[in-house]
Amino acid sequence: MLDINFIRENRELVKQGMVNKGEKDSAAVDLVLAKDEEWRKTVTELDLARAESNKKAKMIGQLMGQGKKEEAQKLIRETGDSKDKIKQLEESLSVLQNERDELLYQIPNVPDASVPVGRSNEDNVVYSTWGEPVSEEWRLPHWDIAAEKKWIDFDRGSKVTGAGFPFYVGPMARLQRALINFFLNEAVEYGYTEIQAPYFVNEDSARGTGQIPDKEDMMYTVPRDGFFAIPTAEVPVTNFHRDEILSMDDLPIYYTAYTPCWRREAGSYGKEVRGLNRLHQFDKVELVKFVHPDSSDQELETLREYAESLLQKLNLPYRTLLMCTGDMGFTQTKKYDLEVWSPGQQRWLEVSSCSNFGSFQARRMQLRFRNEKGKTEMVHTLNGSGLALPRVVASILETYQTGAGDVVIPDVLRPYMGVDRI
RNA sequence: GGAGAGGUGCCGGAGUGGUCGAACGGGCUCGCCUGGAAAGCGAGUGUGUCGUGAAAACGGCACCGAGGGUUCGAAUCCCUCCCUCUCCGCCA
Repeated sequence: MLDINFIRENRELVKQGMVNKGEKDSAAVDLVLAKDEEWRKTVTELDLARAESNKKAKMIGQLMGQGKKEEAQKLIRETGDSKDKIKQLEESLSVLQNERDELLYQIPNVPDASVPVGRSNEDNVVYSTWGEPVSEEWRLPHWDIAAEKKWIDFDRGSKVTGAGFPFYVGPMARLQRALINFFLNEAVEYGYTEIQAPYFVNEDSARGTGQIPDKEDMMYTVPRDGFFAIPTAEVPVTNFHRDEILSMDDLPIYYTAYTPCWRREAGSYGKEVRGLNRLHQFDKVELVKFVHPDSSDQELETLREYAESLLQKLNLPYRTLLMCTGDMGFTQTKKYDLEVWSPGQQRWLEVSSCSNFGSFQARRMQLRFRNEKGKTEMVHTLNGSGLALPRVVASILETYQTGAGDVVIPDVLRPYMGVDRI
């Protein structure tokens, strides 16, 4: 969430950002400020009432100590009114606070000035492209290759769990493992600290990174225990430092984590979900950064460059999109998507999303650091995929297939696969 | 899952209804001392929020695992939940 003081001082900027992000209207901004005004008034009133009641209680204590029971009794009798008043004020304050926070949660992060204004994915800017997308007629989509070789078993996945939960068999299981190891090793070599995270999180964590209340429906739940299956490692890893005050020397902190990810993906259909294009369970290596506010812009660029370097090493053509305001999401200030070329489908597939959240997540999480002046300040958080597996697998199968039906293993994966073709 | 013991500041550890934001010790910071250091001595050392202020700062309120409750008054009493430790059970 945004800082209410920031909203107060930048009312128009926040409103404009909201409109640019495609919200129906920006009324929440005015409403939240009005509500906050009321809230602060009530806080002052309540604090005054409490101060008075504290004073009386202290006095009673003193009188009791001195054995002046009668005088104490007299004072006690006087406290009834202020007690009621305090109770009333507390109740209205808690109502006001809830209303204010609910509004505050509806206000998205303000897009960075460098983000193109636009409505939908059609307004995203192609930031760069790498490699030559191949497009020969004979190339099969990955689901045909996988079916032919019995590498991916969607039907048995449906039987055992449901649609979107495939089995990977033989060389394909090995390829998954190879990619995970490759991605983790690269990240660690770059300077990320490898971390193994829980696959379920509690409600506070889901709120901390913004899945709640915005994107609750995307997650699988474990109601009996109040857990959420993680939709991305971003959730547990970013919450790792929730409610902490870091030292400035700690920053920047880089983490990488491999986890499965679970997403309900309600409402998906057709070619969008064919094969490995969109699954309910998939594997991903995630990158998370905690940085000083002054450097988050630069950190986003190096994050993107790092993610791009993985596709370059795999020798997979890709393009990088700078997402426009309307397509970038609620919590981000700026976001790049990396899309790998799928020659069997003749389309681009998103394999990484690199985002800067500014202090938006940190504020929800109360994640701070002690700055140059010794004061606490919100850190900036960023994350990106490095990378998500299924579409990379799809692109590898389609890009590296030979006319003879085999698939050549990319050079960098051979040490992990033990063979040079499958 | 069952039985028991606990959760207090950066750490250890007091505090079982009143003047406790919290003794004492350690750590850390600053100062004195020193050629320099150690030891010693002195001072300081939480977070959030509201208000005043340009700021430094000052004042109020809240916070002793979380949330409720009792009371004029709660770290201290009661209830619920979470977590940690010990033993038993179960288990990869």
